[in-house]
Amino acid sequence: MAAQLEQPTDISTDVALAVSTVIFALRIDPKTGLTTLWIPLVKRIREPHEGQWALPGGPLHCEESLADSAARTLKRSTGLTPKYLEQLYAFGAVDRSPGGSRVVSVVYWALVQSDEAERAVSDDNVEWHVADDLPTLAFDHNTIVEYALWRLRNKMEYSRVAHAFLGETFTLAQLREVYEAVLRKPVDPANFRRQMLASRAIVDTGRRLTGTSHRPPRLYRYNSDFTMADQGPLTPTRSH
Amino acid sequence: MAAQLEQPTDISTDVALAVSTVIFALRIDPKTGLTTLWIPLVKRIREPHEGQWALPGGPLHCEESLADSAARTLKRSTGLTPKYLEQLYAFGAVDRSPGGSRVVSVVYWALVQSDEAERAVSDDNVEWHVADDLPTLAFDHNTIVEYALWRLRNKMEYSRVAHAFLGETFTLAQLREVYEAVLRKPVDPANFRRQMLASRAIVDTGRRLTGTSHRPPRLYRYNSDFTMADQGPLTPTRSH
DNA sequence: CGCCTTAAAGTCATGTCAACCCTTACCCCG
DNA sequence: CGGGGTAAGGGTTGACATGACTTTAAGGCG
Repeated sequence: MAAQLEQPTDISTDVALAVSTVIFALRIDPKTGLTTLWIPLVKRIREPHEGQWALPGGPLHCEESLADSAARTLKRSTGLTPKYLEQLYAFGAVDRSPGGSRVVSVVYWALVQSDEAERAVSDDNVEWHVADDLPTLAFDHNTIVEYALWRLRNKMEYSRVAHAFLGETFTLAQLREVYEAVLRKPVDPANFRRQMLASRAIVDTGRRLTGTSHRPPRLYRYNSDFTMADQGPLTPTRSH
Repeated sequence: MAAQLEQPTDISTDVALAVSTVIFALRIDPKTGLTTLWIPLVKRIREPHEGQWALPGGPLHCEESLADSAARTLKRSTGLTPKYLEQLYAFGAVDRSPGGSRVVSVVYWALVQSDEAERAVSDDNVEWHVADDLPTLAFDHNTIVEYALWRLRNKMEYSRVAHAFLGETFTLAQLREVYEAVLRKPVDPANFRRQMLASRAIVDTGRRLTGTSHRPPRLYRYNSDFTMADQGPLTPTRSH
């Protein structure tokens, strides 16, 4: 027999089976000398895991897509509006939520800009934490964070994820700082410049950042007609 | 307020919201001169999309994990037992299933060996199709296939996915054939050998494949203490 | 035994990339 | 107004990866 694929008739929710979206939001703080990754956590105000910290999350509504749900939930619980949102993974172990209820969580991964982060959290139940040094979280959220960080660090080089952390325009030094925070190691400025320009991911605006106590760096912006897709492992850079 | 994260109380399935798993299974056929990728499709026997071809799939049961559900569903609808199973993506657009029902599908991506494939399909409603040339499928399954193939081809080089297609031991020529089928282009045997051996992903068994009409090739097997994780962009190959 | 086929190993040119040099530009401060 | 500090931004080198090609090994078969 063929599959009874996606037919609501025979899946009449015999037991509670819920779908929720969970958001792993990232922010970079350029203030502290060592740039580090920060993520917002929410304190649970009811069972299960009352009082423990958890990633922002909430139930999926019927009239919204997964991505919409993630954006809405993040906004509601932390006030943040992500600039970048991407699906990470669906977690669906049977026992990941205690108490016999079954929850499948689709985890999204969001990036927010530093300035945005300032005006967001105003609640005692929301707090920023350093991504690499978290307390024990509710549910399987520690596992989720671990996986998210691993993916982030592996994906860095062939995506423009880093750009989402910054504003419309930025200097190469700022962009490089983001890379260094994510990769947790210094990056050579000269080589970094070459790579970024060669990849055509960014474009010179012609303007410069003034007001510094040194030579004013150029301001760049994202290349609008540049998608991650043509950034495969084989970049045919036949530029001449 | 903090998120009402994953609490079954306030998500009491107001409207039908179901979770299903969908499997994109792949097989390589070494018979035909040009090795090609084949995937099993299932003909739908009821609405919606009755009579159309679709990827194998079915509702998630409450007492099974997502991966278990995918494996079980594939087995039930096609008879196949995958050697490799990995989550691909969760599809959750509001209108992806017609008729007002809301279905979130977690798509898994499975690889099966050629010999296994033989004894599987025995049903008129199950058929193997060439992955790059499919009919119009039910739901958004064409989109799913497109995405799956894109991911497969991009992931090839830094994962051992290809190995799953083959048996316990294999020759380099066999392994290369798999790569060529996936990448759709010829691969230089000599360079391929060098890469594979340098990556330490495979190990020489010491034995050779006899019975050929030419020089007997060495038999290799997977390197058990080799995970994709240490294959990151920074491979510290300080071997001396 | 010679011929065919394919495996397996070696050679060489080219490209890529990190590490490190350097010069240049600009602001600040005296 | 001129010197010093700082970072931009470009150049060079050497290690290493990669691609194209050549050479040798090993077996089957007529």
